[in-house]
Amino acid sequence: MMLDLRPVAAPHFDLAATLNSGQVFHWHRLDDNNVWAGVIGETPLVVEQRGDALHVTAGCEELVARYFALDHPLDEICASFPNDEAMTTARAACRGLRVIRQPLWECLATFITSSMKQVAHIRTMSLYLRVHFGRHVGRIGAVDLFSYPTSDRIAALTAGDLRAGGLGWRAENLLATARLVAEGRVDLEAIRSLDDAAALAALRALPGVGPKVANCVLLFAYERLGAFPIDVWIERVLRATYFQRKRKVTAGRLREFSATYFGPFGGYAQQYLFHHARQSKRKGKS
DNA sequence: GGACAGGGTACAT
DNA sequence: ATGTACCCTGTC
Repeated sequence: MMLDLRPVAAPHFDLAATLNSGQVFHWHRLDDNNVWAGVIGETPLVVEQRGDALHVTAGCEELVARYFALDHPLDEICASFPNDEAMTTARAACRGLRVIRQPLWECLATFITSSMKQVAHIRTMSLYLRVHFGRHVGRIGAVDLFSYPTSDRIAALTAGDLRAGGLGWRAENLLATARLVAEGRVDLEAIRSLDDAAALAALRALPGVGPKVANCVLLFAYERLGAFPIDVWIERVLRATYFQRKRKVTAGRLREFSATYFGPFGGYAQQYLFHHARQSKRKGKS
């Protein structure tokens, strides 16, 4: 396929690791692990990694650099991690993994649908919503690309429309939150100006948003790089690594520990531990 | 084929 | 601070 691609310098970046690390669920892998098609906001594009450079659809250079957070000081971030064995192993295994900058509503909505779901199914639901209620923004090769439906669009649907996409009980949560946003009762942009604690509280007030989802949104959309989402994978890692012989380690204790131990870029540390744990498990299986 | 667990949340105790 | 129901799908 003929594509007009332009280079973007991308040192310390691993495109495949980043797209496979459970942050986003709508990218399409093309020929191999280095070529992907997807949508950033409303813009369809192709991204190919060739060594220390990305080659992207012409005109999308700045958009890509911003989305993949190529400006994050990755050396400094990795150097800030604690130097224990688990962290050192994860850091080496996930070299080039970056925490990306997602559009607010898209990230919030996607993680509302993610609870108690495996990645494969989150992806199915995400694509369903895009295809049925989003906007067709382009076609690359054989892949049709759609933007994520706006809060207005989802607010106008019924729970049944959403359940048809396999959302189950998440449908009511997504719908209720979409309506709060669409009616202007919640201003996602305004949350940017709040400090971490206030932003967390504002997100948690939304239906379907508990501590885990709120922290994911803080980390992946609001660029709060210290936000530390605790899911079942991370919880296992934390207990097995840092609380081996302790008997009763409460959820509160884990939160308190993870908020301080991993430092100012705890969210990055979490992402590295998470991705490494999942990679190891998957390799161990096959 | 039927269990079963899977990247939580909300609500009750 | 812990226990439980909740909808649906891929997997064995």
